[in-house]
Amino acid sequence: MGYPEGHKERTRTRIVDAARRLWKTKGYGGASVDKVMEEAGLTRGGFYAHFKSKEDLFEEVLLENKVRDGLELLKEKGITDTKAQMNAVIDWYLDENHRDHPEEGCVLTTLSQEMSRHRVKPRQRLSALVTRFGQWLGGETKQDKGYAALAMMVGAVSLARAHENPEVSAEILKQAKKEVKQLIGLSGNNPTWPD
Amino acid sequence: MGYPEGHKERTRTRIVDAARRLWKTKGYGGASVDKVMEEAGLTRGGFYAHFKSKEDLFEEVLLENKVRDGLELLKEKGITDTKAQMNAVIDWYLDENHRDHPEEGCVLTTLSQEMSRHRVKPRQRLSALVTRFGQWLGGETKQDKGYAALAMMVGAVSLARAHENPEVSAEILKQAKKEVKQLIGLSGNNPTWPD
DNA sequence: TTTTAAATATGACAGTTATCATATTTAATT
DNA sequence: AATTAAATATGATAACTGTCATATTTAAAA
Repeated sequence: MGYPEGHKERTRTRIVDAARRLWKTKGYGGASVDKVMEEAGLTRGGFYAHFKSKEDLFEEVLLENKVRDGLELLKEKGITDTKAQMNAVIDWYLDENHRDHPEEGCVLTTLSQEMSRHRVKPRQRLSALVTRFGQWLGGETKQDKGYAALAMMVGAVSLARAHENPEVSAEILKQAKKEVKQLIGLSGNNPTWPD
Repeated sequence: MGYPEGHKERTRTRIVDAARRLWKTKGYGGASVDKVMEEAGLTRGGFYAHFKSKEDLFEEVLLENKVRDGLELLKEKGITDTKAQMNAVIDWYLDENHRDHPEEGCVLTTLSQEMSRHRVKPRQRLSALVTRFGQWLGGETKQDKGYAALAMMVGAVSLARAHENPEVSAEILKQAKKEVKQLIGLSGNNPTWPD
């Protein structure tokens, strides 16, 4: 009775996706509940029928794991070699397209610096992403370099976004891509990231 | 007549220092003009006698260059060897004390991710810091690794601050310290950062 | 001690924020 | 077509924001 089956579920998903896009671009404080709802094509009224608070929605936003999702696509394309997968992930991560489109990018590059100011729950979500990503990157070498590699990737995208000079910005990404691959023991094969 | 010679200058400096401490800890949006003035021991009234706007003060805050200042101290202590200086800077940067005290730390670790959302002037200030720091780090190797090294340093401190697990946090710093030194061609000598 | 201009404080503004109570809309069921 | 409970919209609140006009305080100069 009332709205069709699964309507609320779909609406909820739309809100989460809208918040993700906005907050990955403008930061958590950069988009209010009103703006998130507008981005989702709704008004502020319904928000609290879906979430207990703004911070509650933030927690859910941080469940996204772009690398996990990307790996699924790579496997479907038949790319099962771990080194090839890493190469693809790094090529995607340290690319100018990723730099220029934070709304579709990794949460670590936009939100990690403000996480220390957030509540426990959201921090736990982001910490889980860091741990899994870092361990995956370091898994091959067995030399404890995964977090160092991840740090270089996150730092490079952050600095490349911040820098006003396009040439320096590109240079930052270029250096990082080369050195990260070197670090975790990859040579020069270049499979493509799936779309 | 009125207040003593140089009073306003000193007050202005106090405001800039207060803003720096707060914004390096809570981000630019995390502390209002009121809070900045309170941190400086004043009230909001006098603010606009010192600065045209909040963003104007932000620009001035970003003039700080911890590495330049630190190098001055190192030189005074007679440490003139570039490799020794780099070792000292890296040891200070990737330390748990730096991680735990952003208010006294490098602006890149707290503010770089939000710079793309700011006006041109503040971005130029931060860009200048990135360029100089990166070039200095890469200057020795002549192999274009300076930005990669800086990216790892900034990323590592950001992720170490974000992570809820103290052991993982420490591991991130440890790995990065080792790999950054490796990257720019430093062995294991450890001079100390001056206070 | 009085005067005075410079420096800071008080009070107020319009706009935004997270949140919620209440009203309205929706379409499956009757 | 009428009913109805679920889903969304409207309107409002108190707190906070950047900014500024006006009032008050300061201590050097008279």
